[in-house]
Amino acid sequence: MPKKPREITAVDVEGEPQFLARYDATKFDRLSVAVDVVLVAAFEGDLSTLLIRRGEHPFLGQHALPGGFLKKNETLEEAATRVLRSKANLAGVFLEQLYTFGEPRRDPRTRVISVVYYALVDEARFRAAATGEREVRSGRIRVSWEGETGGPVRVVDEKNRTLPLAFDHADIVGMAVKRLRGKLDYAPVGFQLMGETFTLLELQRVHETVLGRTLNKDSFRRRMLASGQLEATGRAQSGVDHRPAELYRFARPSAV
Amino acid sequence: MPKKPREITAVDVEGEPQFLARYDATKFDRLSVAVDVVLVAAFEGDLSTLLIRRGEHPFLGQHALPGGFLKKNETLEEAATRVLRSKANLAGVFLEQLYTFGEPRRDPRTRVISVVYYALVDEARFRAAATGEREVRSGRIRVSWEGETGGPVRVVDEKNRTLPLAFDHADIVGMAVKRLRGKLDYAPVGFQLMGETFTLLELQRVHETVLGRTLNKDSFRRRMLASGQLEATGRAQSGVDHRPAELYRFARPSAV
DNA sequence: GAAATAGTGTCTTTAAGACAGTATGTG
DNA sequence: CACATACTGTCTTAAAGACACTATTTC
Repeated sequence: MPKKPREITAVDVEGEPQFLARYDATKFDRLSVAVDVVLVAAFEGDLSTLLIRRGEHPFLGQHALPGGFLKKNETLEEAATRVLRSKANLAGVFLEQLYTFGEPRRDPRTRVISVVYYALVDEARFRAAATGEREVRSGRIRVSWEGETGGPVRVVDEKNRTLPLAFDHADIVGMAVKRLRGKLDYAPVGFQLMGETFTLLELQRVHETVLGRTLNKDSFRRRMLASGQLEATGRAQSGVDHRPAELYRFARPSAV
Repeated sequence: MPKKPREITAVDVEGEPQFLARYDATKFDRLSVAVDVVLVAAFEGDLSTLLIRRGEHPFLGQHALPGGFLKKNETLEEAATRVLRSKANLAGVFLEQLYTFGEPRRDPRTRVISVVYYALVDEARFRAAATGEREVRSGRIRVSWEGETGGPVRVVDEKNRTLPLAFDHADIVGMAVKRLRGKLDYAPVGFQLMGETFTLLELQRVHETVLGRTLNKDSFRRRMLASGQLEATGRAQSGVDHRPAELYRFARPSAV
């Protein structure tokens, strides 16, 4: 359905500064924009994520991802950083945009668009974050699908009881797992889940936890060493009752 | 910074329906949310995208991606579909969310969050879409980086003149190219860029256009045939001055 | 039959998996 | 010295690249 050519109006001969001064931002629908964060760690064979027990309606008493409403003058990433700092007391962690969720009825209060980020931390930082406030807790992610199929996931507490998730947050965590699995193959994302130094077997266990399947030790070893992303520290494990393994660290390619 | 346990207030004993009835949506900042679409096709060795010449401030006369503001009761994907239909007269095309852009100053009018989708079509549908309205035109994408590095791209017209892009749309198109390159390896996304039937060499040329590099013919052929995503039609090309190639179609795995 | 691309067969190269065997810590 | 895991070397298998050769159409 082709439109007629626009007619020349007063607006066309007006300059851009004049136009902007006249602009009325209320002429289109305005909505609430939230930024939520899926904070993920991998340890003890499980992926874990940080949840906040809701003290308010809606979904009172259920668990939700840490999040907050976007403020007028902050970027999306700044909002995600602010959420991590205020809800999990974390700073300087790997953070990347995941997806934007916008079903009209996903929040029963009002229309809320949620831009979701995911963040990756090692076990120590995750545990420190999860033991802060009373409402904050750690949930273990149970994935019922394989590979990069995708779909919602279940989250359980330390006694394996299902934690009901508020809003569409089960879908969101599921998408974070899917993304993480997909990235692991070609991006050095696994290192974000490790502490400062680690052995090759520890790195392999984390990869296996993320992927939800076992990996071949020989080829994992070869692949990692050939990738050039690992740097031997020259130091070795201690306190293990077998031959100690060499400790490696992530070789940063100069930039962060 | 641990918080004190919440005190029991009137809100806690109130039921969820009562809470929702009392809820005041204006207590957080509300913003404009736009949905933009990067419509991509691959032909004549170039990736092309659909642009709209802006007839209004800001960026009057420059070119922008087709887009529109999200309406109160439509999903993000519905908005993208609406944009494609109204600006490009297209329906039923492959559509997927790309990324959400939210720099505070990306739109000089007011704070606008843009949820961007990308859509893939074959040459015929693209050309039909690009010759509709006068303001609509096709731009050829010039990528100056390799692989999945990413970054903004340049877009030129049919006479190879640079088309200046409005807002942060050069970054957005760049991200669409990056995503497309990444997906090509493991998702049957290349078929979206083909017509109903096609030869293996035509498919290879499209892959090469997307990736920006040449591919090995033998191994491309083997890989495609082994993937199980191709279905021989039994028919062959006609009107070519050499041995005609077999025509294939995309084998749908039952569902769309 | 010349030109041009389609399609086949096979050799080489490279990466992954399998597995045997040696190395080196702790108890 | 027993045990457990680290690490090394080599064989097999599968996929990708290279390349020679045959097939089939139009002009």
